[in-house]
Amino acid sequence: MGLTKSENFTAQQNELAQIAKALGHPARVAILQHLLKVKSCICGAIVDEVPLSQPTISRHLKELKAVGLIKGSIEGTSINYCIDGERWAEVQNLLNGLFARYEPFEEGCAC
Amino acid sequence: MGLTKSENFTAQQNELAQIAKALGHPARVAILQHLLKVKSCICGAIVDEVPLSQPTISRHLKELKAVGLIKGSIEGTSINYCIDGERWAEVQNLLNGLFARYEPFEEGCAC
DNA sequence: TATTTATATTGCAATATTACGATAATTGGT
DNA sequence: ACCAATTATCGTAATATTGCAATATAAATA
Repeated sequence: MGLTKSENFTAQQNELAQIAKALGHPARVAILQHLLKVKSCICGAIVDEVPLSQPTISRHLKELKAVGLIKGSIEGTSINYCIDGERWAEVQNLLNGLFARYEPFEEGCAC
Repeated sequence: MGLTKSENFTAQQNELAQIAKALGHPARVAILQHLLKVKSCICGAIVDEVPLSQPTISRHLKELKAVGLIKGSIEGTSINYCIDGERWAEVQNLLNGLFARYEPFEEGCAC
């Protein structure tokens, strides 16, 4: 089927999953890491950094934009990309909210 | 093509992506949240909690096991599932390592 | 207006994912 | 050995994702 039954889950579960999905490709991780490293808006030098074709990079950028992790603004004939700091913190909190909830239990575990 | 060119990326980028991918489905998020909530090994009551068929749940559990986030041990005719605490912390650090790297830059951003 | 540069979109092919019914495998109990 | 309970696997169908070539779009410049 390939069709996720998202209507069965909460909005939070769906959002978390959607964000994780966006992070779920090494090219998109690489793009984010690059944006973090250069610490500035970059004018589309991503194609030179990530070993994929320009159309493919463009697609990945679109997906990262769709979940709000990055934003881009037109700068002449090229485009400035950068991390969306506000959304970035939001997502960090969302993920941390999941991971911080874990507590080991005293009785031990057979697993 | 549908075939990720993972050979083009670093081991860390691929691992991060793989973990994120495992988190990238609401059913798997729901399963993890349930395991966090009950704070104990559960004997496969997941099928009653998550509105999907038993075979589908089984597949999702398999994927979560594959990236090490959960583990299961046979308990009679059923199976105990729980979060793998060690791996959980590891993944938390990996994700936080990505998100903590962000610093807003002074010059501002046209985006 | 034509040209160059940079990015997005389209179209297509191949692989991956999701879901479920049917069935198998495993264990415990009778 | 047989049966019930629980989980895993198989088979199949439908949709999603990935990647690139070709093309379109948009902006600056000659």
